[in-house]
Amino acid sequence: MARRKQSDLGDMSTRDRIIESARNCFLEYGFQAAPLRKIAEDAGFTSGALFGYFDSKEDLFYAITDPIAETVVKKLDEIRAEMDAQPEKQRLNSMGQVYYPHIPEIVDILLADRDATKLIVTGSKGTKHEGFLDRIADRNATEINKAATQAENAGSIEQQTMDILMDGYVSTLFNLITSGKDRDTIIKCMEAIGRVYEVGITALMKKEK
Amino acid sequence: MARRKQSDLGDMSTRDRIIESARNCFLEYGFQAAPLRKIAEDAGFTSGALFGYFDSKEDLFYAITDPIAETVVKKLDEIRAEMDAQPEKQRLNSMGQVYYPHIPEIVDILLADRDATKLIVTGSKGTKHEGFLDRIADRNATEINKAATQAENAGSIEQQTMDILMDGYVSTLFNLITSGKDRDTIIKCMEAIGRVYEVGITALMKKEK
Amino acid sequence: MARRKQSDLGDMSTRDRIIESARNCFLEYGFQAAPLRKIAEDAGFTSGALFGYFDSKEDLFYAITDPIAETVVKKLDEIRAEMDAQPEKQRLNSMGQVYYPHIPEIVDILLADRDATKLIVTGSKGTKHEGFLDRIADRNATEINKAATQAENAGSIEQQTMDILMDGYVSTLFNLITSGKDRDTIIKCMEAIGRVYEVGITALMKKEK
Amino acid sequence: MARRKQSDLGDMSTRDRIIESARNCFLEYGFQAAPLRKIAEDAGFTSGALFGYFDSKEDLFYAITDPIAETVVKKLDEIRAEMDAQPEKQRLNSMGQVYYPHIPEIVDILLADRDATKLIVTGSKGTKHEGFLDRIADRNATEINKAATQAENAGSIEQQTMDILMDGYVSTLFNLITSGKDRDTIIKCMEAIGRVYEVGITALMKKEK
DNA sequence: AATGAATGAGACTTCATTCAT
DNA sequence: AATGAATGAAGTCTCATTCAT
Repeated sequence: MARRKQSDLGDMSTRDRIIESARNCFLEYGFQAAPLRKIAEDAGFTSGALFGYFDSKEDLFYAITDPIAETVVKKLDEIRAEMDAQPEKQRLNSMGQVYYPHIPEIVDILLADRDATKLIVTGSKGTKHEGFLDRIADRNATEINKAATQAENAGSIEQQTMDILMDGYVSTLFNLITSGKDRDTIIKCMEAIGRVYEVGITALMKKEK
Repeated sequence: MARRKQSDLGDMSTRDRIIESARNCFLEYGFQAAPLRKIAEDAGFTSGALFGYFDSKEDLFYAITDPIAETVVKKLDEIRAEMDAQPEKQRLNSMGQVYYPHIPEIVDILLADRDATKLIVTGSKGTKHEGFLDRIADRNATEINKAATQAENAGSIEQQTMDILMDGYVSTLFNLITSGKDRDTIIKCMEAIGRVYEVGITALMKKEK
Repeated sequence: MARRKQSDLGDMSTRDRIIESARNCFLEYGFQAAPLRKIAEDAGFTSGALFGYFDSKEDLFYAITDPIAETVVKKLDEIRAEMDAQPEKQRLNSMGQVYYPHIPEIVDILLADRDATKLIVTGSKGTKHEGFLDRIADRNATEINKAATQAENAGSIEQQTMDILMDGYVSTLFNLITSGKDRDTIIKCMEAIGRVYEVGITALMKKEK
Repeated sequence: MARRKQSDLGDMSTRDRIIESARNCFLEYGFQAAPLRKIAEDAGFTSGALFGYFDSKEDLFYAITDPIAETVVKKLDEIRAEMDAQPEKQRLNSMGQVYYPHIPEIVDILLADRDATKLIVTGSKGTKHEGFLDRIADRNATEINKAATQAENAGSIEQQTMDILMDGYVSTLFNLITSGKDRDTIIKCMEAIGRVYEVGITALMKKEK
């Protein structure tokens, strides 16, 4: 029953048509290079019309991206809180176990607007979302490093390696979202990768001892 | 003996000074948003001067990025050729074994100009290098899929999963390069991740049987 | 019993509310820079509503300013007529005597809508009222010059000086109106200044002989 | 030998031609309503050309007006300092005597660029010079009021009247400048008016006693 | 080899005004 | 009577690019 194709703008509200057009233009050109006039014209209006609905080009961009960005940040904060609730000494080791089960939730958040996700990751230069993934990665790294200093067997696996693995994990996640694969595939892939990581990391740790 | 700092433009040729300045500006603003005038001024010239050395802004960008882009593409082609030389039936399984040993070479290629690599991955919107990583990923996926259709035991591990794992691997590689870590750390991380992947994938395959 | 404050728009007619809001906006921004939308919104309507009552922004401006402008012009014409009724030879000398007694009337006209007066003087750039004071001054100057050529003792006081004195007088008058002082103070000031002028001019004339 | 008429832009530098054109446009339309494009075109260029010489429309406006504005403010500060050097008790009465002799200097400052003066007074809405005359008047009023509170015979003439007289004096001065009369006439008028004021005020004071 | 002047297209944004409802 | 949507012209400003010197 998915009745509406991407280019079928006929029966949408003006605001929605603008957003739909903006989504496509931002995806194609990125925030900075997407001309407002093209956004307006593709939506079937003149550029002045946009300003009846959005205060600025940036505002329009955020109308698309903020819902996803804010929701995912909130979810990550919750996960971090859950990690912090773990006993300090085992926190480092248990991070993966805490993290992985939340992956489907994160996937669902990002899939709720795949284009928005792609925009945040790929087309946000010149907006407040620029460097979004880097900030997430930084926070993860900080969390991991903090846990590592409090861990019993800190260093049994190189902290940097752990760091990179987590980054790679998150990065792969976003790649998957923007790659266009469907939800089930993404979840399955993430789980498989999760297993690969767990087995691999465990093996790595034993070897280090 | 690395005598020259990044900001020491005094004794470089005009062309090199322009390239050096462009490198920094492109990194800071991205290709589209970097003003030619700023590039010129930071190099100690006026913007007109650039056009004595480069036909256009794009040309200047490619002067920085093409060497890396072309070299890495060539290397990947070689690796692919090596894979194609494997017997069809085992090709799928052996891809990892073929791939991993070349990682240090790829690292060295990318590290030869870390900024250029970063530009290709991060700041190339609006140029022919836009989507560089995606194209590499696509080619990898095609190669894997081709191998899978010819494999004896295709599906012993989900083709898609393999695909994503390879993607994640490449992606992590580029992340590492642009993260600023030094060569030894990068190599070590890649090897560790390689081991994680191998152990994990092997375990996954046994489980599937 | 002045029951209504400036911001109490509740029980006014739509037209009056628009005019009231326009008055404030024109005062704050000037005619050109005052946005019609702000005028409308401050009045509690949308901008389209204005055009049910006024043909254009300019029309709205004139709805506020024309009553004052026209009344004062008419009054000045009457005064001029009264001057012209004086015998030619003494007309120059008697101009002041004719003029001064009318000042309170002029004051009352201008004070009937102090904001409108201010708008005409200060915020009318881009309208037909631009240069209103200059035009009045020009007419005064013409009148004086005409009288001077017919006067017995023309030049007993420099014609230009007389001209400027009259101008200064009018100018001071408008300054007083727009300065916010109350009617009594304004009248008193004008009378005082009138006496200063009379005494001063008389002295000047004696000296010239 | 004044060889150049206002419209003879042929042999001027680009910057000067832009300034000359801007002067005329600002005079005709005021700062806000003067279109940069017209300024540029009247000067014989495209609008982009202006930005090689001025950072913004405002900057261009100030290039014309600041020299006059700053010089006159400085001069008035000097005069105020001279007044402050008077013994407190006679300061109020001596203000006129201190002020009048400086009038020719002020006239010369303003006549150095009559158009700029006109712009500051008449066309500066939307710039930092908006309300220039009001600020000067305020400062004068403050000075007078201060002197009045310290005077021996404060109130022998109504403070407000004195205030208005001074304002009228300054106002007349600027009117004269912008009226187009020549220097000698202006000086002569100001002196005559000065005498009128002195005689008139003295008479007023005697009468009050 | 390099400058500095200038262009011309195009960027975002504002706003008076119209009109169907 | 009033709205709300939309227009279209115009606004300031940026920038890659050209070219005479």
